[in-house]
Amino acid sequence: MYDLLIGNIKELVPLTEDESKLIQKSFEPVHLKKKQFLLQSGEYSNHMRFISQGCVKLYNLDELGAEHILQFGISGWWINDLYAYLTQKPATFFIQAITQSTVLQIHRDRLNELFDKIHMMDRFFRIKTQNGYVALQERTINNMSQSAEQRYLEFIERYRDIEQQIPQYMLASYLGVTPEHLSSIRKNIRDY
Amino acid sequence: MYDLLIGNIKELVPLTEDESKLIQKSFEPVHLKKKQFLLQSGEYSNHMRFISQGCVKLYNLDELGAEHILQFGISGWWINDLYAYLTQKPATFFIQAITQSTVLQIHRDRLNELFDKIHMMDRFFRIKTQNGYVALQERTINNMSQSAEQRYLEFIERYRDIEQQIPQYMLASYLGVTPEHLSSIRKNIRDY
DNA sequence: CTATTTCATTAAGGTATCTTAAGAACGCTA
DNA sequence: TAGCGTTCTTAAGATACCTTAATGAAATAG
Repeated sequence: MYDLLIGNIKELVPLTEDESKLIQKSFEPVHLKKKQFLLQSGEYSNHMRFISQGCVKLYNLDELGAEHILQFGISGWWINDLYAYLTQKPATFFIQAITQSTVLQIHRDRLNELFDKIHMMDRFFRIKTQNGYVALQERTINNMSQSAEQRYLEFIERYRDIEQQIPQYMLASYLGVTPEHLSSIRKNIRDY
Repeated sequence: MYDLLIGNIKELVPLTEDESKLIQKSFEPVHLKKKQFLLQSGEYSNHMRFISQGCVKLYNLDELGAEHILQFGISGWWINDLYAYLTQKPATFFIQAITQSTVLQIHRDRLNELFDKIHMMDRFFRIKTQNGYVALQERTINNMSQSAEQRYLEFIERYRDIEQQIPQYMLASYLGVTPEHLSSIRKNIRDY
């Protein structure tokens, strides 16, 4: 269970055997049933979270109560309400399991200890966040310059593994369209 | 000129006098006239860039040649085609001065040297990128859940200093609407 | 195995935003 | 100060996407 985590870190930075063990000891596993919450709006997000197994969603609710999915997370991804984590303010997002999932999480205090003890942990999260930033930038550009149909086609090509774990209306929410509209987009594609 | 840069870093992490000097020596100033390019699509982005004075825009062109502004940068902000910088692939974005500007830039090789010499530089860019990520996430959510009018109102409230340095059609591009539509939004607001 | 909930589809009418085109205001520069 | 490029506005018609509502299919619970 921890191999995926340590492997994920070692992909980007070198770690000694001792460091790996120290990191491993700092994370605790959390098991989630389908639809169970890892974080709810209003709660404090005191952990960084790595998805070991399963599929979760990060979303918020607007004034009208409509759900907007900001991110999906599957095995090997990090997920959090980063703003709430960093500022220690109440979360504005929900993190909920879409399928039964296992998450490895580390408390902020433990992680900050790691940052001080292991220079490479600062670097790992720097690089990881940079990569996340770049991906989000690309999504922003795509949202600005592409039609819903183009965004849909790009998503299913790029994230086929995610598409297969989630219902279609959640994908619609992520893409920023109504389920009805996504359905009609798919119909158009079928009809060439 | 360098005070703003060093101050910007020291806001987030501590630096010794020696470290500050080393950092300062690693950056070089670039002066830009209005409309001059700091980076063009197809070029390599080998520098991290800090805006010391003025106002610049980061944008790309879609297949139809339409311009989409991803980010503005003013005095005290960092700006880059981060994907191109990190992957060392040709840039897909342009960075262009909106007003006469001064930029302090550091070559990737120098910056990587700093990362190895100064642990706090890794931390600084980790935190900086985390903050940028959070801001971009919020923008993404806003784009998904708010009308163009709401996004406009939020922008001018939050970034009054930027709004005053840029023409309205660039703000329209940033907000993801046509200049005509932004104009009509402003008219509606005027008429209450 | 049936009942119930969840999810996907279809269609009609409505709204936000775009496209195109034209003209007006502004600010440089000759 | 005249002229020219840049920016902003207005308006009409087009389009993408939404809302609502109803139906059917699939998954899940009892």
